[in-house]
Amino acid sequence: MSGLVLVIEDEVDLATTLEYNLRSEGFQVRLAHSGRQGLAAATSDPTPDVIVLDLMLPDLAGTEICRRLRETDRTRETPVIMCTAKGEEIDRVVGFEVGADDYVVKPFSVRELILRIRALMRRVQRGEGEPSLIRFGRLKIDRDAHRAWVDDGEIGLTALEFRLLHAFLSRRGRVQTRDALLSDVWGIDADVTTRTVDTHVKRLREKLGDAGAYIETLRGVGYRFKGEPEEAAETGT
Amino acid sequence: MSGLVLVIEDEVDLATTLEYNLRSEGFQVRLAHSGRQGLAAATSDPTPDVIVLDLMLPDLAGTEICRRLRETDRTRETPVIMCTAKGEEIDRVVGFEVGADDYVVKPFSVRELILRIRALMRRVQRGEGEPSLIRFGRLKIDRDAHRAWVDDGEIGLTALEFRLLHAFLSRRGRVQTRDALLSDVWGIDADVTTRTVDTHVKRLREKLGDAGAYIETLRGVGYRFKGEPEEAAETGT
DNA sequence: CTCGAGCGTCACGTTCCCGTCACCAGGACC
DNA sequence: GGTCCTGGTGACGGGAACGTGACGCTCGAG
Repeated sequence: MSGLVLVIEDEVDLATTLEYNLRSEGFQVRLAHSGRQGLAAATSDPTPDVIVLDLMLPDLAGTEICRRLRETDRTRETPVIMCTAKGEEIDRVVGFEVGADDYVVKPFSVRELILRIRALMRRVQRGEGEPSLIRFGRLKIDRDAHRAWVDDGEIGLTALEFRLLHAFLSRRGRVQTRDALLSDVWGIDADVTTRTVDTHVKRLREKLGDAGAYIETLRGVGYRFKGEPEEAAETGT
Repeated sequence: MSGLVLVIEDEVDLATTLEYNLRSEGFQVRLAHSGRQGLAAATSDPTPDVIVLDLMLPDLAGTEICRRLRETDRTRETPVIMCTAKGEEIDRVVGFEVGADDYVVKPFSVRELILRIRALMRRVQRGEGEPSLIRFGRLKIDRDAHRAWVDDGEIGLTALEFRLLHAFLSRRGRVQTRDALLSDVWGIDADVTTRTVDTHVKRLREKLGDAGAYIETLRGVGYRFKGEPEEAAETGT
């Protein structure tokens, strides 16, 4: 759920502050201190999910950067939030003349910026993207609706169990260490024992019933969700 | 989908911005910088399809303009979107008393405004006199009149409650986090705690009576309006 | 000026989810 | 077969999340 935010801002202090705050909100952050740097950073892997762009930069105007981002295939759809000083041609910035999706006026509150970043990310996630339905053998989950079924019977999962199942499903066939699961499902700053994973895997298996066999235990390594649905039936018998 | 949008807005910069952005979205645009101008522009040929109206104008209040538009045959059915400053008597603006069809809170994002304009145009194109009713099980709401019924009995909803219900209905079956609801219903810079959502969900449920059960709570995730009216009686899809 | 509607916030109670612990089962390796 | 060690399992306490009632504030109506 956490996304990558590119901050293009030449005032180092402000950039650092933003970096810190965004990270503590669970975002990944990439910094650029000039326009050219920013353009490069916008097109390097992985493509940022949102770009925060200062209007006043030493080398290139923010408006110019924004136009170029819109002319590049990779960044055409990437939401841009423009930071402007007060009373600065705000009106022309937002919208399609330049192509920024939103703006904040300096001095802005970090909280507000984060709200707007979140809103933009939600919109992108909603609009495009993979179908929210994931099917796998007898399993089916719907991310938008936050529901899960086994053999067309719905099972009630808690928020954590749902995230865990989703983590398994999206990495099926590959081993996941407990640490990896912890950082994926619980978050970076999880102050939680690795044994907690065991407990929740158990609970998940219980609720999945027979389909719980999709989750394999690899002693000394971690867990793995089966790569192919048939494997469960064949090995089971 | 093209259409003619009349923008009544005294801040020239903002008006120009809107004009530019609307044009680049394929709309035709007519500008008016005062209330009287606006009234004249609303009744000249061709009649606008949508009117964007600032609440604060130098000569006439936006509410007054809206009333007069509603008293004039030519513009009685024309959808009006009101632009209000934050915390400004939103309540009376929408609904019978003034008769605006929708509103945005300044500073609004142009994208949001365009989305709302499109929504209104779709509604008009669907058929002139036909009320835009959304039915769902025992529920029925009329977006034009901002009225709602349960089992053919009307329930009095406030502007906020109606927006909340509408947000639920238009995204039925999908989870909505409190943050998402806040930015959709309250506006993006609402300085409001997420618990406020809880309170209004409670009030909405109360007024809906039995039908309040359509709104499900997903602990740790958010709220979800039922996807199918009869889901209570189980039976998988 | 008074009143009430509408809305945001707070405090309290309850539910139930989650993290941890202790105990046990069953491989792995010798 | 014995021992160590990893992981399964059941139980339990704490606390987060939510529902709910009450209160105060603002603003317009009368």
